[in-house]
Amino acid sequence: MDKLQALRACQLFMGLPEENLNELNSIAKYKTFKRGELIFSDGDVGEGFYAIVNGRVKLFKLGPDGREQILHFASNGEPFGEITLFSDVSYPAFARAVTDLSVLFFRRDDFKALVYTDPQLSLNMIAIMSHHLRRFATLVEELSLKDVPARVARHLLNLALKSGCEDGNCIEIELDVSKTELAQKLGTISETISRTLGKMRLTGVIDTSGRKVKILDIDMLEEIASGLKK
Amino acid sequence: MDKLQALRACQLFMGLPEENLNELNSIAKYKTFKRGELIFSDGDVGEGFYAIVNGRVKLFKLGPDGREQILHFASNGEPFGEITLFSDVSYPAFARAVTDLSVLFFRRDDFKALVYTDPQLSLNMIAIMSHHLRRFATLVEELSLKDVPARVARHLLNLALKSGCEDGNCIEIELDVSKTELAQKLGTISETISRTLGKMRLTGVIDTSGRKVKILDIDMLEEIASGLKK
DNA sequence: TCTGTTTCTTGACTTAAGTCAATGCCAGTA
DNA sequence: TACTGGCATTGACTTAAGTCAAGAAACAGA
Repeated sequence: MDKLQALRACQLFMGLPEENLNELNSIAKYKTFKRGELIFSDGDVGEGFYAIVNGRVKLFKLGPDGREQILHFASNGEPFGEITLFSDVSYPAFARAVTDLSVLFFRRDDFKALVYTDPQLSLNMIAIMSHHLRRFATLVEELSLKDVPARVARHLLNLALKSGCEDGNCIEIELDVSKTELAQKLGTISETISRTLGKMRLTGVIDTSGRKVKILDIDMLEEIASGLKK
Repeated sequence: MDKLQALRACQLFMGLPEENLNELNSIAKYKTFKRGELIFSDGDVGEGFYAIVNGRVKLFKLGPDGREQILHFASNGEPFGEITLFSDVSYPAFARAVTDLSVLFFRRDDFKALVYTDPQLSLNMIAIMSHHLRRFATLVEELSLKDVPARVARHLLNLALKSGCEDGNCIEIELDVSKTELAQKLGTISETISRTLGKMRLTGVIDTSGRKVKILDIDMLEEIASGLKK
């Protein structure tokens, strides 16, 4: 396991001078988690933050009834828990490894010392946080102002944009997570996702088989996503 | 109007060296808006960001049906629209002056040049963004996982903590916004707020008159907020 | 390939919260 | 003082989406 190489693969450490990478290398602790393992809990006092070497982490909130709302799936190269560095010290959500996972861990004080001296590092941090803020603002908008069909439609359109594969005049996509997890991302439950996709299939907007979705009528999907049509 | 003095009152510019404050002073443009005026719209390409000298700004999302979800009320000394600096260039929400308003405006390029050279400034920016991230994570949690009574109860408890005034064994608070705006903050509508407060009054948890709320049974309120009781 | 778990789908039912509409209540101002 | 317009309250009704339950399908481990 080459920590230095892993460091280079993180957006957070992009463009840093070699000496600072070495410095980071010396303070980073390599850790692994098993699939399903809880990494930290909402409200836990954090010792530091993590950067993913390999695997996927689910960041989520837990409701009083046990329902989960997924805030983010973090994957290779992404940091998580970095918010403990600068405001408060408690983690703002739960984090669970959804695959076998290897990470680099940085103790808060070790890392902060470095941020104070490396302007590029703070700028990278700002860029990452900006990104999260934007996603959160969108998530709030969807949860509060859009109905489930609109959220599902928007998700499909996003996937199509990111990894859709044209096939004639329709677009093939593959869901990146289970239906249950999709529901937890979109603030609903799996039954409702089933029904929503079912209705879309019935009206000829999409076709589905397993995790594959074929978008047949992208204009209609766009209308559903924007809340004009249902 | 002393711009330099206004700059000193912003968290964002706390602890900056005098010369950088002067630099900021020279790039800041003083602007005013009338109560009710729209400052920017969701998706607008932004030229820069604002810091409030005096007044209050509502940052919000708009649903397809015209419903509003308030993301944040920004007030004296707070920056807003700063996200356009680092990710993308479009504003992520609408901004409207809710009082007569005076602000300092910073053009993106002018300001960014300064961020690159002043580490304290980036750290301040990170602190502010961390704060927003944390609030957003909580907002997502409430919208997705808590019912309206729980959200209202939590809001009352927060107010009590921030500006509550003990009176015997009950706590007096004053709502900081109209019921309609409160509804828009909590992701619901004013009728539902009315009914929720009404029921709390009926069960003896609170007493209300106008914008004043008296918390009579804080333990019960805490239970409602955590979703254990309804 | 079998088998047991987990995930998905579908149906019937319930419920929280939104819509619509009528009315009351102030606050500002003319 | 009366009038106006915005805000708040209340009631009757509707509806989107959650709950519960049963069965089907998919997947992973042996």
